Amino acid sequence: MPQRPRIIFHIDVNSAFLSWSAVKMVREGQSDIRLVPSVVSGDPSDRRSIVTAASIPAKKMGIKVATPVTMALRTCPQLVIVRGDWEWYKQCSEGFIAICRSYSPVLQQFSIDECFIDMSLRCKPDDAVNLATRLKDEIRERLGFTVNVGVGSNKLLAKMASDFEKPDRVHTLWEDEVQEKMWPLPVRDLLWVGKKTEERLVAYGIKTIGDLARLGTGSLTQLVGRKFALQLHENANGRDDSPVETEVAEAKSYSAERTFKEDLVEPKDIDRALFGVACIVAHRIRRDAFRASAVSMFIKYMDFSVVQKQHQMEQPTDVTAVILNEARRMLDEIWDGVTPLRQVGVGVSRLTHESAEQMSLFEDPKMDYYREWDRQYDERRARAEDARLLAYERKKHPEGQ
DNA sequence: TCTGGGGTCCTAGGACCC
DNA sequence: TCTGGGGTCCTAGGACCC
Repeated sequence: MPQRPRIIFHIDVNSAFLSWSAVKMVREGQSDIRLVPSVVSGDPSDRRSIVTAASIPAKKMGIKVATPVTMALRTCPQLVIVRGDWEWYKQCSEGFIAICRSYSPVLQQFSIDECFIDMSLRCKPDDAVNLATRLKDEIRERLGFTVNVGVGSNKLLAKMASDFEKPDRVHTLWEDEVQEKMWPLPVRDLLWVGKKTEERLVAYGIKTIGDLARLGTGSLTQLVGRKFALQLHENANGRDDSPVETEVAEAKSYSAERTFKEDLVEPKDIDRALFGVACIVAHRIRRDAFRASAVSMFIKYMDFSVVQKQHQMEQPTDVTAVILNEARRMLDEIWDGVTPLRQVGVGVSRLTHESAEQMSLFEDPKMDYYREWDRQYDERRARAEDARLLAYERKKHPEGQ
């Protein structure tokens, strides 16, 4: 019996945050920011804000995601800047995922604005483009924003295809189209080839994905290591047998970081930031019923170099004070106390769902106090969250009670 | 112009054990 | 006393993704 061909769609929202803000603004009677140079970003008066999403006209002027807003404004003084609206983005994301899921339940959400669906049991290769077009049009008509759909025989090809010409397009990249459509592209366009790998490959004379595909894995191993070399070689040849994962993987780590408006050197300012990020991380693991056995601490200097330290604890914890104390201790070890810092961060990993912490014979007598403090903190946050959601809903349905 | 925040995975070296 | 190889764990750092 011949094997059924795999048919995978990759659906990618065009300039997601920007499109989503545009939909909302258009509904409120404002002009469509998708048609002019515009970006979504953090506070534009903060010189460290960067572009989170850019409209196609903005991209045409050379404004890319992650460029500093100050720089984008220099490139384009009439640039329209809007602030992000996470509640709204979450709703848009859920709406588009739900429509995709109605085409196939074998769905893997890849990020807030991208997903894969396995259509192998839902259509034949000949109908794939029609179905993909219907999906794209349905999202546009019902939700007001456009997507690209990439159609291919595996996830890699579908994802590469969705990145072809934008917006509002369907592209195919079947295995027999790899040479024609993928090999001429610059090697940087291949998934997993970032800036550093590109530099290494280009220095070796590998400029296109085709060059990479034809290179033996031996030489490639010299350049990028064995495991990565094998993967790149497969991918450059259009091969990828990874399945569409429908299970949502549990988090393996949590972290929070804070970049200062100006580099800081004053220990009490830095400690305040450290306290803030430790609260956030600890709150998140409690919210998700985790305990962490490892705490990590990282700092970033003015030159962007990062130093980090990690420590395994004897017992898993979700107590803010314990995490904060570990972080403070490690900060003392890695920071000289005089070099200005750009950023501090705290992370936790080695997560378990252990319900009860084993009581240590030598448990800190203050532990009950710490836990009570956390409980009150979580309660305050939950109240603040509820109030925010309520205000949001009221704004959405002002005629409501 | 001067670069956010939140993740995952891989590698390499050292410690330690058999 | 010196030598080896393999396995595992831990840590630091670096690459990539959105």
